[in-house]
Amino acid sequence: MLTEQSVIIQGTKRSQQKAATRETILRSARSLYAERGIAATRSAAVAQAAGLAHGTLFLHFPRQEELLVAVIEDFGEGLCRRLHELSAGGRGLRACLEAHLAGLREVEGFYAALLTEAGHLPEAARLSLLMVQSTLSWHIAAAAEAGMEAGTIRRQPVHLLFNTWIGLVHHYLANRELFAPGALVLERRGGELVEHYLGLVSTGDRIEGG
Amino acid sequence: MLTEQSVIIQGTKRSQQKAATRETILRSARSLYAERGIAATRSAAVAQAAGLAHGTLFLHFPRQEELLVAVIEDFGEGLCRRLHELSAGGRGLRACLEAHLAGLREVEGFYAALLTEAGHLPEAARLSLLMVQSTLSWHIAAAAEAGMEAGTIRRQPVHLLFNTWIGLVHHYLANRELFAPGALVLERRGGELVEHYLGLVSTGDRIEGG
Amino acid sequence: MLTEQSVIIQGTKRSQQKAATRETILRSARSLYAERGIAATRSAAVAQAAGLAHGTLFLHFPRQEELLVAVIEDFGEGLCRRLHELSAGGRGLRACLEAHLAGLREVEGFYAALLTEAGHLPEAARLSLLMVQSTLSWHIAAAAEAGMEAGTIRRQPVHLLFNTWIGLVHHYLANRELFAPGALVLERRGGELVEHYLGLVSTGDRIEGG
Amino acid sequence: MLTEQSVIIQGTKRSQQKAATRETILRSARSLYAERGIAATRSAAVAQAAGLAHGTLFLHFPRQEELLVAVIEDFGEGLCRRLHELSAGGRGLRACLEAHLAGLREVEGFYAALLTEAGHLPEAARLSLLMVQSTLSWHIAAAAEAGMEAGTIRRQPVHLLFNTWIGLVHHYLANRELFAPGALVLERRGGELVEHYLGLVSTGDRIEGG
DNA sequence: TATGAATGAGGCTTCATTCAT
DNA sequence: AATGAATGAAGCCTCATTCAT
Repeated sequence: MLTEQSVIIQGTKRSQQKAATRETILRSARSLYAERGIAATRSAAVAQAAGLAHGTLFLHFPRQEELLVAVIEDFGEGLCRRLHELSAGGRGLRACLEAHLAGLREVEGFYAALLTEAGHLPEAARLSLLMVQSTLSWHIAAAAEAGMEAGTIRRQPVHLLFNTWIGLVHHYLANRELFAPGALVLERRGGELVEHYLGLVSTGDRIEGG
Repeated sequence: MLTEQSVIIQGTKRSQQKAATRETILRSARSLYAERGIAATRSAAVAQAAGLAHGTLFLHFPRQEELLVAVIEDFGEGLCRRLHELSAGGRGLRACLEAHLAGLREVEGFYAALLTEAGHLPEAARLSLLMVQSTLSWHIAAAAEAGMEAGTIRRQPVHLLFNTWIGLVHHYLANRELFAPGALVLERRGGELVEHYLGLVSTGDRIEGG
Repeated sequence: MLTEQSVIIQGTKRSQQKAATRETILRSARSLYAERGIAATRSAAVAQAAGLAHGTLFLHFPRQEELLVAVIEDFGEGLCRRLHELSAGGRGLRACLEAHLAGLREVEGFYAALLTEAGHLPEAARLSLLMVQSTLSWHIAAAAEAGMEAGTIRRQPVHLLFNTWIGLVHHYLANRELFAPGALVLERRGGELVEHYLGLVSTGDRIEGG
Repeated sequence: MLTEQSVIIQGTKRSQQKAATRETILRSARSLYAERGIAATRSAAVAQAAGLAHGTLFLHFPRQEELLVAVIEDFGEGLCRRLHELSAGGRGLRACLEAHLAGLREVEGFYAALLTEAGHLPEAARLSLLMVQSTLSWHIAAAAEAGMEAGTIRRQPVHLLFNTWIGLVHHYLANRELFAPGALVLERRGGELVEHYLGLVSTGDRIEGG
């Protein structure tokens, strides 16, 4: 006979189990997206990678697109939170850029896939990317404006400053096989990118510490 | 009865005809790739756009990939030649950048499609992009080094200088719906990009003319 | 610790509970069958309508067909009983027809679904329909023969008499959206059908009262 | 070398071939619909019955529904034409009824399936049935009114007269396994139905010849 | 060479049924 | 007895490629 408590516990176990399966699916999908590209990833492959029956996928994500959106949102939220955390301490532009690279480093593969395919993906995918970039943009803008006040950053339109950095990073991500064959490009080239970029946007005055 | 000569002539006619059909197919394919994306373009749509039977396509390009490669190579060669032509006159960095944008402007749609999808396309696609970038790189490097000699361009590693520019341009191309909705982004934003970039890489000295 | 008595009580409670659940399922299923058609009704929808977990259904009806058969038999028995009750009082043909329509009126939706889909349903479905029609047939035959004796009904083979009535009623049921859009067709058209049918089978002599 | 004429001939051959395949599909589908019911017929079964690859079906009928509609329209047109032809000669009600049965006899199986499932079929299916019934209705109404003028048919609303006949015939079709096991019910019972129905609607005066 | 009908492997999705809790 | 997550067979449809004409 089930006591109320046991019902609750059992209910909890069930939801936990379901949530765990959902996580497994998300992880498998993200990994396959990173590996083979988003559009080229078959739902059957995701199921197999997750160790589930094909049909089980559709219990959790009735349409393939919903899975993609869930992966992206999951990823976007995580990345934004990470960016906030990482940027929280540092006040300088350098700290921001390094936080950005640190945040991306952990999800390099998937982020690169997203970047590359966003154009042909559902609205939600693009919105999620935009959200990430807005978050980043906010931190960079603040740091850059402070730098301009302080005289360490050359005065210039902030959006161009931002797009130059984003473009540079994305270019390296999109061509990561070229810039760091068989390795993580941000690991290998990140320092170089930060230095170069700071060199470009700084005044000669080396006052800044971040 | 066919004389030897008529065979030759007919053969020639045939080759001409075949070459013409091939061109038609390439043009149609490129246009569709630009419009809908490469992966999303169906062979049947290409045939229809070219005014040919579906099967005829496979007479000229037995595998879909061969068509794609042909389009890309054709495009790459054309663009490189154009970049050479456009860069020939101007010696300064500004001239190089403007030549780059001018060259891209004519093929913006397809180039953007190539950029965004290259990661999941056959080797040839990436090679072709590389070839284009090498060509450009050669011109930019020359101009940049001259500028550094002359003291108008700040001293810095040329490959980073180059990748910064490429990254900036590609970022705008990849997000052209965002930066110039319903319009050609290089037309609308090109000038701004050149000015900003030159501002970044220049010394304060405004000696240069290009 | 369970005493023997408590086991019995609990066992009884359980059976009661089980029977109650079974009733709930039957009611929900019948309602959905009537609403959307039998073949188009999903087992999951029945469970949801009954406020039960999907799996619980299969505890009571291991195969979907068993549920269907149970619904049909339940329905058939109920309808036959009702027809008997309704016919009990009236002795004339008119009373029979009106009792028939009255009996059907209460279950119009499901009866129409059964009619339209019986051909592709298990044997039991057809048998159940037959049973209903036999019941009706018995009453009508009795009334008709009495009418023929009395000279109010034209002499003719009883089975044809009966099938003409059944065919007429079923035709209106099968096309109830056409004959009474958004309403109950027997409510709207029943009177007309009875009058017309009686007109057809009667002699001119208007002696009868029912 | 293809002359213009040969092209035309070849073109003709091709269209003939395509039309022939289409016919094969329609025939196979109609036969399976009649045999197993419309909703229960799988596209793969139709393809197999037609001796074609599964995919070929979708070349001719991109959606399953389009195949169904084509079968129904094909059938409806044929039946209406047949009704017109058959009714053309005879002027009496008897001739009309017999023409109706004759027309149906050839397509009994499919017509019965259509009747039974029309309620859950796409709009087009119901429209097609309506069209057939309208055609029939027109002929019957004309004959019935003439009969009423002539005093051979009892005066009564024509739509009820018509629906009584339709209901009777449909009832026999829907239960053809019951009324004529393993045989064509209209063949076996048609005469009886006509006589009975005429008996019901006629005045006693046996003047009429049709 | 050109045509376009035919092919069939492969993808997504549904849903009755099972099973661990 | 009840739950609901998981299963997997089966259905529909797409599209690159082949082939007879």
